[in-house]
Amino acid sequence: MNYELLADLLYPEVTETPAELEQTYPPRSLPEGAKVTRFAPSPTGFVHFGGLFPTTIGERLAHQSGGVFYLRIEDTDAKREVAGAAEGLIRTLAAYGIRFDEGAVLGEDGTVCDRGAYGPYRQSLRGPIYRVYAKQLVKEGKAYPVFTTREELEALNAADKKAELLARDWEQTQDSRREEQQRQRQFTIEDVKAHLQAGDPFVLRLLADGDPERKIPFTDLVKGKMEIPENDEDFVLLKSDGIPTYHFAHAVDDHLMGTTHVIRGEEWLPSLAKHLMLFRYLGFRPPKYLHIAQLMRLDDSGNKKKLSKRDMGANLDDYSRMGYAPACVCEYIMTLLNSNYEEWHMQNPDQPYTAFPFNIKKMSASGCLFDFHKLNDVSKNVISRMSAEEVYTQALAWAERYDPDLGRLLSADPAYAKAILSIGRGGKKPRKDFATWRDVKPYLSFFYDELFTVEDAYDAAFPRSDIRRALEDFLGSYDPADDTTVWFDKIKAVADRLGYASDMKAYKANPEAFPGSVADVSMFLRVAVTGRLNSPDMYAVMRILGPERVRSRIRRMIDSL
RNA sequence: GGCCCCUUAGUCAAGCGGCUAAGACGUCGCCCUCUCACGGCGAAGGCAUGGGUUCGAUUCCCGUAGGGGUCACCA
Repeated sequence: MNYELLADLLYPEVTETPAELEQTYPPRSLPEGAKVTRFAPSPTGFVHFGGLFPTTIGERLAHQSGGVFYLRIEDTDAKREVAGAAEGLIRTLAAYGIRFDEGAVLGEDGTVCDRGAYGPYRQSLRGPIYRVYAKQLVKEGKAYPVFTTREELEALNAADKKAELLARDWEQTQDSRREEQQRQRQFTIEDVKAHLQAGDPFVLRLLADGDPERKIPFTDLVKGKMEIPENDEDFVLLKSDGIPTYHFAHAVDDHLMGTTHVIRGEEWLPSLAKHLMLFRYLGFRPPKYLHIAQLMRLDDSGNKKKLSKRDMGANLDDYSRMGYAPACVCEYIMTLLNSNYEEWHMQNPDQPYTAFPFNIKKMSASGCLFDFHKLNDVSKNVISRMSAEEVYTQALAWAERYDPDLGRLLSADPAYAKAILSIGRGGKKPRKDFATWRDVKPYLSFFYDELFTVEDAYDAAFPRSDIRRALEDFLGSYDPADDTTVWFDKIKAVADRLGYASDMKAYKANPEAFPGSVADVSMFLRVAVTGRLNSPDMYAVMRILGPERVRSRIRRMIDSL
């Protein structure tokens, strides 16, 4: 077989050689040990929550080492591509504070364009580049064309599907596949010419020289040492539309773009032998790999399952909708990625997570289950450390998008809203009321007359007359100018006059001796003023509500009793 | 079904041949306290299993089981 001739027949338009092409993409000049990583999503929808793992790892590794982190769009499957997905992807990532040094970016007109010297960063734009290497492989007898009609192909796939259902036929299917492969390898230049003449489409397949009986030793940076069987499958390099498969694009792009570390899900492990083979055929030095375990969820029967697209919580945008601040989600991810992160963070509470020395060695080889409890806890901690100003800004931004009514209330009187959000904030033991911005509304609704309702009822054990007397008594002595001590002394006095215990210690020592305590008197007030049995500190609440609201709410309660 | 990966409490996990097997979340109890929240203290709960190797295995090796992934002109 004259491979030179075959190559020219298949790709007459390709005149450039790989060597010439390489000159266009010189090695990056980076400091010693700098890592080059990328996030390479396919624009088929939203950003998957699980996608945040490799993204965060890649970003950390690159930026911690003085390297480069870039975004590459893997739009090689026109059938699955969703219009506008790439743009959405970039926006979501930006909202999560993921900073790319180069790659696909959003232009001023809102469409995707490239920034950086190693592009194009969209695979659909790299056709000529892939063809240069494809032609080279053909020249070297390492790849060959297969002319197959669409119908033949579908028949083949149908057989596969059946074999999957009836696993016992699998071996047979494999045998016929190998026979088919052998048959396809047999062709003449004349065959090719005839097909080309007829305008038949073809795919380019790699001529695999592997033997699955032999194992390749391989070291993954997360999984450690392993052995993988060699590849013997003549897998497709270029599809009949001339666009590369993931495998081929991965090898060419990551080589040309100088990727040093490839971080991807462990679902790629089975095809690793293909990639290693490709790098060898092309004379490329393979990158280092980190195959990370999938994020799991629990299915109905209690088994772990891969968190898939349809599952609740799979779409990163869902978290914004649920009111989770990106910073909280990022912190949660960090706790999962590096188990010593929390410890570090407790010692460095004021440092951003980017100051944490992220370490590959601390990563777990096994997959973890998503846990909302933990996310909420991390989230409460993050928000409790924010200033009232920051909480206000973020809560307002969320409300304006997802709860316009709340948004209007918050923006109507910023000072009032911030005063509410300041209760119990700051200091060593801040309140932790919010895990999400959605929690804000129920927390502060009673501060707004528009939202105020009496939600909780008094315990029937207390005579209405006692409650009435206590409320009236309080109104009689209430002075908004009182400081917290005087204010509380007055409540104690109300309790005394009612025959309730004003000293909690005495009351607890002998609860039978009193009809109630100052705690109950406070509760009478609390329900009247906030409409609830529970609320933040009543003194602070009354200060913020102001004497007008306080008095009118108490009077209204008295009238209703 | 073949191949590959994984396996310490409900969850996330330290551990890397000798420990009463850390810690965090969750759960429960107590304390603090005008309620809630915060905070403090405490409790329950774990090395999947069978063989080796070794004076000694959670830790090393082999098998078994369980879980996950993959087997496209999808990524």
